[in-house]
Amino acid sequence: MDILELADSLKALGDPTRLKMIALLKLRDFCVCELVPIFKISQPAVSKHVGRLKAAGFVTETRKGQWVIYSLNRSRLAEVGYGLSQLPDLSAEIEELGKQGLLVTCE
Amino acid sequence: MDILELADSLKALGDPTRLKMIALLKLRDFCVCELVPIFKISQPAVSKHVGRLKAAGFVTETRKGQWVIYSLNRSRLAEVGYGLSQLPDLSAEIEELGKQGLLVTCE
DNA sequence: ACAATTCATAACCTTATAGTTATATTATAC
DNA sequence: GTATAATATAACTATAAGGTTATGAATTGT
Repeated sequence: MDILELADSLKALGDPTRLKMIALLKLRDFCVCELVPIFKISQPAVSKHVGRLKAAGFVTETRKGQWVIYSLNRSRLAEVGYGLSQLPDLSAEIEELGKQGLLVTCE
Repeated sequence: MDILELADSLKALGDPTRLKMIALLKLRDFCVCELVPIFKISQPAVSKHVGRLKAAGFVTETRKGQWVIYSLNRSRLAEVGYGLSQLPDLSAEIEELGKQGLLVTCE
């Protein structure tokens, strides 16, 4: 995973409300109307948060009648954890900058 | 690690510039004046980013003469990775909300 | 003492974010 | 078809975030 995508994923997780949603979804699936009283924010606010988690691939939604059920995508979560532990090796990029004389050395 | 602290840590990592700084610091230490030409942003902007990484515990700084050298705190990075893989179990909190009748069930 | 260098802080601007209320959309029930 | 319920979208507001330039503080060297 490249740095841009990883940063975007981490930003999606880097909000207390959304991170708690992820923790909840580890227990079981939730619909929006269940999340509203838990977080004590408006229903549109909940929708926006789960929407962002969905856009980042952390949750999937399935409609069940009038409800929309959100489920955790555990593999995506694991993938981000792995990505964080295996950040890209930037040696080549640094070396390239050095060759172009764009690298300052402070000594 | 509780959710608030973890969310804050992830937010610190959830920016392309800062995440790339972390990746660079895996290779070796860097001073601010080395980072400026790499990121092509102003020196104060670099200072703010490393300051934020330091506040979140991901880097340490040591003054070397007129330079300030930043080093990666690898254990802190590992700690956040672990925290993400072991999110708090919210079963008790959910149960408590249920007892208080604050839990909606959609069925 | 003074000039030069590195870095941090302050003040400011622009955009993104997280919340709100109001409204539209989708599905169920009568 | 109409009413009700759940969700999403739109429009708006306040605050946070990331950038800039200008300036202050710390260190080195003459």
